[in-house]
Amino acid sequence: MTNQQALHEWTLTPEEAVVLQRRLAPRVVRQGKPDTVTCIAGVDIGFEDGGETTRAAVVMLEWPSLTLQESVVHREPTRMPYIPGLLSFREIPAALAAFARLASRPDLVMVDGQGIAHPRRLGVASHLGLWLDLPTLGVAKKVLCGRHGDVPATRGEWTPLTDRRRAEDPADVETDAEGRVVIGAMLRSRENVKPVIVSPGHRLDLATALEWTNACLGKTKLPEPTRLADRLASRRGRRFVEPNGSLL
DNA sequence: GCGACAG
DNA sequence: ATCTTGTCGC
Repeated sequence: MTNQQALHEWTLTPEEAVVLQRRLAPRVVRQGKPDTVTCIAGVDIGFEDGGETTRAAVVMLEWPSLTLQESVVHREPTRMPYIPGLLSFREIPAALAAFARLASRPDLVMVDGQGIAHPRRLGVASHLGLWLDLPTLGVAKKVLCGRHGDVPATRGEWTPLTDRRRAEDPADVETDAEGRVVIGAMLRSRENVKPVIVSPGHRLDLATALEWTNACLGKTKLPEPTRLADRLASRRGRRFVEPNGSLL
């Protein structure tokens, strides 16, 4: 099955998906910060059966204890192939289904993937935030687009990820000294380990996204919300401990 | 035209 | 993302 055919099954052609992203991107709010944070959610998607099945996981952590309050795993047939730049169309349907099963709503959502650090400023984190109407931020392990200089070696420090493209909405765009658009940050979440890419998803700015990511860092590279969602989404989450003490 | 390319 | 064991390092 070609990418073209798969997208048709989702009622969208690649071209239409791009048009939709261009239309939605201007709605993304890249400023502000969530208020009274009591619960932070982590989201990630995994696959089974060689990709036939999509597995979405959402974990709810209490702030500031970072204690697991609730978790949901949702499975459904995979309908879309992975196409760089169109990841959200492949993962969001399952993510939304998982969110629909949550007992409560989080105040902030951390997504495994890019926020506005995307060719059209609408990575999966931004897209999901727009859909859920919640503050979101993206924590990715690899760069999709943009450039950056050397990353500081000290945990918690970062260097900007920039892109020269024109701004969809010049009004709320952050730029560096050279006037290039700042779309995210290469954050050293752990010393001697490759940095993670943090970017605003929706309803918060880069500084706030970095603050919360740093605040959720434990002993590993990935912040707790994303790390736990990762374990639940991928089948290696065998050692995942539920709030009630049971295993998954 | 030739790479690059989240998960 | 996923297929996969042991192994090097803090």
